[in-house]
Amino acid sequence: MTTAPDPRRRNEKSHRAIVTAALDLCVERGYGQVTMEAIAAQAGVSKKTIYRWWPSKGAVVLEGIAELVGEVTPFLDTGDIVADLTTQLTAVLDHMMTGPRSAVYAGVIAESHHDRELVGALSAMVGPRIEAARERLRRAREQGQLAADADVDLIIDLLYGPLYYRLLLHLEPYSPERIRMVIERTLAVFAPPAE
Amino acid sequence: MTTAPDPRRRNEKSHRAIVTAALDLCVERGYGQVTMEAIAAQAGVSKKTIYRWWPSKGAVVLEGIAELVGEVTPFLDTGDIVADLTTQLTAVLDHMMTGPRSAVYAGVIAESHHDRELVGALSAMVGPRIEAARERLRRAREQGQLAADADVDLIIDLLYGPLYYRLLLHLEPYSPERIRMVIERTLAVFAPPAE
DNA sequence: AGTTCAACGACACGACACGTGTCGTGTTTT
DNA sequence: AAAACACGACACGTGTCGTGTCGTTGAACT
Repeated sequence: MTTAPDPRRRNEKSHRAIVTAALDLCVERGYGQVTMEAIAAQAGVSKKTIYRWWPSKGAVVLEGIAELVGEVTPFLDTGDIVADLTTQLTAVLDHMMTGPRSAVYAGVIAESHHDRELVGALSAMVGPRIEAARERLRRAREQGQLAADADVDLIIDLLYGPLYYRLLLHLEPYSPERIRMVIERTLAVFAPPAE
Repeated sequence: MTTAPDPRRRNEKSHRAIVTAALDLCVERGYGQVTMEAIAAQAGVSKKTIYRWWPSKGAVVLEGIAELVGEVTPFLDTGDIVADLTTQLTAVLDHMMTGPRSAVYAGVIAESHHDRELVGALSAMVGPRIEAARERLRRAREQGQLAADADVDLIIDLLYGPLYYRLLLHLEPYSPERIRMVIERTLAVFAPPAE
């Protein structure tokens, strides 16, 4: 039962340095090779300081990820569900599944299967985004852009599933054209009946 | 450059004990908490013996997984593509994504993002199965059960993507009814044009 | 402006798992 | 019968873990 530290007295400079160092090291040598010692060294910080504020390595990296995720475009509502999904999924693809950062994101998801605490943190991050997608799709359904009986959760699985599947099984990520095709094809199944 | 050991002289009893112990420990405490020391202890075997035959912890567990995977029904061809896909995907779901074993499989996929060797081993396991699915779908297309321009690879992504997505992101796995719905809906997109 | 007090960096510690090496024993091949 | 080799037991050095101690520093209250 270590008493909780006082957030007001937290050194923001160290805070930033730690998160940045963690992310940089992940990109540089891969998540699995990153150690707390290395993060502390690179950030010019004592290990003790890291453990004071985060429970595990995964938690540190997750905070970095959360910032990256924050850059992802929030769900738009231009009235055109296909266009909005394309915008969103393309952004997700660009920010999380392409380039060196993809390894970082994949690494955290991976680590969550070893680290019980990370499961919660990850869910807290992913959950609201799924909810946002659900929301947006429901609205589209109400506006008649999808069939009245369209299964919103199923649509989400069909759209996001392949993205994560390819990321986590080391398959080539989708190109922007391909992601458009997935959206187009998937939504076609749930299109409203032609009159 | 350690010289390769002679497989003919391998102690099959130890071999079995090691793989079994590795799998049991994975189920019991989760992949991340399993150590080579623990496997050796539980199997009643020297660490040296494990390292003689496997390069890493992941490789040991992977052999166990490969056995479990071997139990999965190979792709049938009854002439009905929907029925065959249902059989196959349900088997995959049952064997790999449900019950305590799911954590083992997820753990190995996870670890592959930390362990370069595991990527190859995993690909060697998954690759042929993807190829089999591709093969089967191509045949269905030739037989007119799918549209002539159906994108076989895309179909595979749409079918397997959601399964892995839910497994790896800690979401509830599909029920058999739900997996049937995925198949039905996905194939509907690529149905041959009505005449 | 002065006092207080917790966060900080530096450093040391024991515990544990890693991968390797050595050695004597027992079994299998030749 | 002899040689070759896998085996279990055990020890080693290394690296990382998470924690503990201690003196210093700097922000928050009086």
